[in-house]
Amino acid sequence: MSTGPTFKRLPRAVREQQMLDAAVRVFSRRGFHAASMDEIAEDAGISKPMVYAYLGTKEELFVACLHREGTRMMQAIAGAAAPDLPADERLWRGLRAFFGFVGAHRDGWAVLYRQARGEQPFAGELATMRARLVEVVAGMLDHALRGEGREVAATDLEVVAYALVGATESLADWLADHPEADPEKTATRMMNVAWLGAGQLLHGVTWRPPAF
Amino acid sequence: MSTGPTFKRLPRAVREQQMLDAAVRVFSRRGFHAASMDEIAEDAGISKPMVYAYLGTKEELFVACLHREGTRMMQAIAGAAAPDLPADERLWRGLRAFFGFVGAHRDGWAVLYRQARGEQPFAGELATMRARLVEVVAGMLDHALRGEGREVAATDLEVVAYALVGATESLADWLADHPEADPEKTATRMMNVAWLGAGQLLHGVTWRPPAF
DNA sequence: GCGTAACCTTACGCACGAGTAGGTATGCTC
DNA sequence: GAGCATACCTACTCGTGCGTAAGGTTACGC
Repeated sequence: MSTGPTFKRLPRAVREQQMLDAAVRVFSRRGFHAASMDEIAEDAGISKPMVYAYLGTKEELFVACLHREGTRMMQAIAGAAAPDLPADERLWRGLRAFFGFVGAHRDGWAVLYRQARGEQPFAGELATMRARLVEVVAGMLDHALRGEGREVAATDLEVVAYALVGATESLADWLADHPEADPEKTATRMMNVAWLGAGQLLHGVTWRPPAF
Repeated sequence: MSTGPTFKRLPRAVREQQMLDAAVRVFSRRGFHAASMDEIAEDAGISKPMVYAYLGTKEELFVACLHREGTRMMQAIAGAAAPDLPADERLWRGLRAFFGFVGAHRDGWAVLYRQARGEQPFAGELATMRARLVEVVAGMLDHALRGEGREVAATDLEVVAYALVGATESLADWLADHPEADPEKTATRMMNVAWLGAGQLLHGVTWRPPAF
């Protein structure tokens, strides 16, 4: 056979990656429940029992996708936002890396966040990742605040960080739905909202509800 | 039968509300797929065919829940944020109404947002509601900007509004997960982030990426 | 008191898709 | 080139849960 049409035997590690690629594609376009293992297998160019043999049940497969995509994303962010930079520089680089990642892996983002958020077994998994991110952002805020000689209750920091992360995720959704949009520009916009808002808080400016 | 224990025949309108109540409860604690029509029927104290007769298929039932809860929420917000108030007052009242609503209907919120976001058939429905909200927020920003004699591209406004709405939803999630948290205080925190950040933008202060 | 229309039930059909049993081919080692 | 492990397949089982057919029962008009 002259050009051996590639659908020969492959080592396990390679097939596993192909399967994960297919799974991410299918999960993101169908949703967890509507996706069938048959379709994933077909998309990966393999038969169903192989998927079970390598990646386990449907839930385990989904978690595997979640982990791979999540780890890639975290690495992209961590690699960009070195901890010894000043706060605004760090935030900016982190945001840019994040939106760059989402822009480049729109379907990965879809499977990672939109699906996992609602489904009971995965919501916890996701919450853990988000919590790590919130922790980092809160740490940055705290660091910057102490640099200004100010101090704020941990809960307040956490909630503000939570809002910032939420806004960022929301813009990521927006980005995923607008293929023509520019990740870099989106990051700049987010930076504006985050840094100016947070910056005011850092300088002790706060808004208070009107007395009555 | 001395005290006829209430589980007699009831007019359609009443039963429909009972069913919707039950559906919201079950959907929110199980998720859309894991929820079974049998369980919803049982929870409503009725048999399954009645649910089908009144509210239609499972998807239609879910959409009905979505609509009822969504409408209630929109009315709560619209009723609080009168359009003739100044922008910050309006934003504050809207936020307070929103977080108050979420605090009072934590399971309704769960069914409304967390579930619908991921599931393909409902994501569109939800996106429509969110779009309306974004439109309103963007309108407020635009109004305030023009009051300052400034003008900003529609896309920029939309994206900022999107971020604000995302941050708010995120805090609502946080609130739903923290039963001891105070809606009013959460609203204040959100107002801080939103108003101070947006306020800066209104005054023409922007952040720019470092040149290199 | 009797029809009729709405309310409500039990009991089932049926499709779909997760997961598996058991068998075949291929390459690698000695 | 015998043996063995690993890659890979076709073809099934079987539970689950949506949606329904066909039949009871209560209220209300006349």
